[in-house]
Amino acid sequence: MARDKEETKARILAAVGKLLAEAGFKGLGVNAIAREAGVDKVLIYRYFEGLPLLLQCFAKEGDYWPTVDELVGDESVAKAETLADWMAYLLSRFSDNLQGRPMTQEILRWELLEGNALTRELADVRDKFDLDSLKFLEEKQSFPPDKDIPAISAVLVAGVVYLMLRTKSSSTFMGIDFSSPAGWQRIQAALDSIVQLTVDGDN
Amino acid sequence: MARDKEETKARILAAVGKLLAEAGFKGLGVNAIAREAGVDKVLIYRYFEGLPLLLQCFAKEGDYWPTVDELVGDESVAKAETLADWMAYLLSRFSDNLQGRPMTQEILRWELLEGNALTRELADVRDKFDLDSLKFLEEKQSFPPDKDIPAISAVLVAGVVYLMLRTKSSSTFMGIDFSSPAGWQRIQAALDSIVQLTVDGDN
DNA sequence: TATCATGGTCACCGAGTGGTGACAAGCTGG
DNA sequence: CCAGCTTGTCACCACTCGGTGACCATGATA
Repeated sequence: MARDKEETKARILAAVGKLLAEAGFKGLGVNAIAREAGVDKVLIYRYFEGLPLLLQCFAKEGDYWPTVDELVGDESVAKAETLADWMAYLLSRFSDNLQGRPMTQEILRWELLEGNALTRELADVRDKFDLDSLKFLEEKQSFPPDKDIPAISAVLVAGVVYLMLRTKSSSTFMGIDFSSPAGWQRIQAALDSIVQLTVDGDN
Repeated sequence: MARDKEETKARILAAVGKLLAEAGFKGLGVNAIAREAGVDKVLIYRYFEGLPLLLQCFAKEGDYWPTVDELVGDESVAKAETLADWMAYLLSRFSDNLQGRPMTQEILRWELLEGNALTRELADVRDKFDLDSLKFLEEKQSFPPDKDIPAISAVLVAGVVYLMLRTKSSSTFMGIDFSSPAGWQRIQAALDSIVQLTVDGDN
């Protein structure tokens, strides 16, 4: 072949990404990766010392999570004032962002059913993002002491993630049809009203 | 062996259940099932015509979802009055019920990443349960026209399910520790307040 | 030109998978 | 008693998996 170690390593890493995005983490093995990369699998062992370290290397390379800043974008555009406004805004942006990251979705699926060393590492990154988001919110407006904002956020984020993962394979949930944008708009509206009524209320 | 066809079939089905509950659907193959059942795998083909039909048969046999009635239990005990009360009550019972059904959790995981024929069939049953729950609620009190109760329910149920599945492997989410009951209590409280403020409010 | 590390190819191993054909053990009816 | 059916056992197939050792090809260096 090209006799270029770095390029070969890059091709292997790229193959991991492609397979992960297209076929999911199932069947993500040495053979499949080598086949996809057009490379002999022995090179995987030579350059990465096996699959676990290859995946770890892959995990460190890509950015599978947005930063909070990236999510918020231009703050002046957000025109959010209250804490509820900011939460709704963040949730909405988070949802949109996740929708455009098939690989991240795949990783989320992965985390859900494998206590892998890789997934644990990725989960740490994700956890930091979650906490950053909460910190960002609290800086905007300190949390009301009578409400458990982290718990509320956890439920809503979890809901968004589950719906996202689920509706990829089966398009209906609780009688809502997610094959058309209308379904997601209903969810979006529900999230908005939940956040507004739950976070902004004064009881 | 015992030379009893029905008993053998029962043992095979039982093995499926045991493997599914203990090891998950990964590695749920003909060989593993036969090994677990202490039966030659050829009998699986003879009696069930292969793995897909075996799983389908398994799916039809067990009750992996509670009925709404089962979930509600003795209605007089519930002392729920408003629609919000009923929703919170159902959510709470749903959460508890799901926690005690490892096999159902496994099926939920399965649905999440395999467009299997089996999972699709199971998903139908689940969908019917969801709709039944909504119908039950609507009979208690018709939905306020200005709120999308199904969408709100979808988000909350999805959140519960995701947290349930996720915290089996990694015990922390959004800074909340789910290894102790305290974490779940926070979620429970968050659900209650969300439902009360979102559903019962009058705007 | 001869040496030698580097990058790449190929053949192979053991184990495990889904799937099948041939055959033995046991019961039932004639 | 024997024929025939059912139930169960065993050996085998082709295939894929992760993993390894031996070898070839190239290019730089002495």
